[in-house]
Amino acid sequence: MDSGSFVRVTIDDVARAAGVSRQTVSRAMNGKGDISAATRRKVLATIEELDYRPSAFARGMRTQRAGTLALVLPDIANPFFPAVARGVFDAAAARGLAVVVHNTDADAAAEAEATRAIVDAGAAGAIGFFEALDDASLSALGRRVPLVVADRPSPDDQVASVRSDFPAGTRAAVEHLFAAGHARLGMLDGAVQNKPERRRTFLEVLTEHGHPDPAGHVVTAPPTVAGGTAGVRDLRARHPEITGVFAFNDLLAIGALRAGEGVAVVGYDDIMMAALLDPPLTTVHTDKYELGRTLVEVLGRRLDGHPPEHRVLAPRLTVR
Amino acid sequence: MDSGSFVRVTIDDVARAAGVSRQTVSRAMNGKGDISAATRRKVLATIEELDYRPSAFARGMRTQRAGTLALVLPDIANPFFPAVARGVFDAAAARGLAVVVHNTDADAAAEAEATRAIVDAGAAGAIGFFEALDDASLSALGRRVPLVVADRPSPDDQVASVRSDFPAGTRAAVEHLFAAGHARLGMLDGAVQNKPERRRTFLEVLTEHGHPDPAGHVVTAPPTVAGGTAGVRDLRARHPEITGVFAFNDLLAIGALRAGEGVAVVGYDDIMMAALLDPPLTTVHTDKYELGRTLVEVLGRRLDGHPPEHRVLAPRLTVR
DNA sequence: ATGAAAGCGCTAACAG
DNA sequence: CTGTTAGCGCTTTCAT
Repeated sequence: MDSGSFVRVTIDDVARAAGVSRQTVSRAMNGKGDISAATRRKVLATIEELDYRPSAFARGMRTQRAGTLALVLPDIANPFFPAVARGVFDAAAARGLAVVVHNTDADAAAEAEATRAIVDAGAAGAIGFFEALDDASLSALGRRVPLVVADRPSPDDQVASVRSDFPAGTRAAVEHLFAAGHARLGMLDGAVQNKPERRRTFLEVLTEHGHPDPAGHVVTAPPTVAGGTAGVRDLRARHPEITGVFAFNDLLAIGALRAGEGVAVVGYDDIMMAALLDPPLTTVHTDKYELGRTLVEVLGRRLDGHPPEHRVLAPRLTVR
Repeated sequence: MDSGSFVRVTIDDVARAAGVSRQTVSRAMNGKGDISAATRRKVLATIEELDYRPSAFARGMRTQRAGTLALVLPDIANPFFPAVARGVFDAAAARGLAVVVHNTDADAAAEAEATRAIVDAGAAGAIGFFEALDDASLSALGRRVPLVVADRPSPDDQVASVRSDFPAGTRAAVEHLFAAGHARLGMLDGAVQNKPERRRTFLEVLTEHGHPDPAGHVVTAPPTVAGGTAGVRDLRARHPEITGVFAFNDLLAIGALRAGEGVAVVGYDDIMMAALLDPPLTTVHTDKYELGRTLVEVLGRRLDGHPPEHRVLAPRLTVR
């Protein structure tokens, strides 16, 4: 068996073998329309027997929709995203959806190209970490495909969203530094687009504590280890009195720690590495797997005909 | 523009607008068959003008092949794979292929299901880190879809392969430990299938050095940080004289380091974390991005009609 | 060099 | 409850 060239088993073969029309076969396998239980059983048995697999192309041609979910993200090699992706994969598999990944480097042109590819492929739905694309384009995508945006406001009332509560996470981190006795703080902000919440909340909390010149205590750097090292030195050069630093993400935090400035650092994300460093990193934990899982859940409910939802996941400070 | 419900631009619309038949449009956009340069130019201009995008479904229905590449891997959250995946994504995008990721947890049933999904989807090609699937099934997949296996021997003369030279990497690591004065070594082997080379080479090198009871100095543990901690304690309980440990991968190595046994440890893979630990981890570096890129390159040559190739990438010991 | 005809495998709409 | 009819949009013959 399974030798030589392959001949496809079609819905007509099943219909013939089961002694019914192909429409009945279609109904039996898709569970649509009314069929007698006996007929359905017989058809399903025949499908099994012939090892029939419906053609995704033919089906897509009729329905204009593939059994595919698109996942748009900036960089799978950035330690934040693999955990999210895992949650997406697991939840998608549970719904029988395959996942097409589009890596964009947070580049506007790449994100736009991804939206084009998603529409062309007739994806059943899309989940996206869009960092550079404008709301209008996102909205346009949402009109063509059920869409859930991650960690970004929905561009209109048709697009669902799931986000982590950055203000809450940031507030917990900064208050923790104050509570630990650090009276003068700095922040390493990530040089990324569309992520203003952490910086904004940092400034707010500093103002509440009567900290002098909050805005002057923020430096922006690429969200990498090297960026963190350079950034913290810059910060301390300008404000030697700083003893506590809040970083936009863990990579920046790790870089800051490695700079040898002796300051206390709190990171954001809780990537795997954070717990394994010596000393380990205190950071704001976001449940990345849960984020991925929730994104698919929200998309799934949309596919099932429910209106767009907007979920907010609560981060939690992990003191190490 | 772009408001209201969407009407698809078809090949017939282009044909009509350009004043040619639809075959001519097909020929112009696919570069197949003979067309006068003037006609082609005109058709291409019309395509541009109408923003025509061929239907992937209709095309797939005729050709039984999608513009999609399947990537099968055990766990995207395992730090080894995101870097490989990035290489795959970049190289695939350069060839205009979308990537569908199948996460298997190295489970035989999941790997088999992935092969089914790949065939059903009519993927243009497949790249796989198959850990549990038998050669016969792999061979069957290779008969249906151009296939490249990663870090595993090709099951037959139709399946291409790309692998890292594990024996060379292992030898470098173990010789390094001996050269550093460690006369008694242990190994933390990963409890995974189909990856015997590292253990085998470890045993070989110990034998060459006249080390007593090589096989007795290997313990097997889950390839995780926790596995490494437990494994190294087990190793030292049985052989307190061990001062150097070779680990199947970096996660095991990190776990071994954290056990506080004070032994020298060499890891394998050089995941991002390895360089950031304090002290940093000496490990066998494999270029994961390059592996991903090469997998696509080898697949691409296969798609272009070349015979299956077998590439071996050289790892290199990174002393830290 | 171009066009006409045929059909890939499926499901929505309509009969019965 | 089940069958018939009619395409979805494209590429592959085969003519011309």
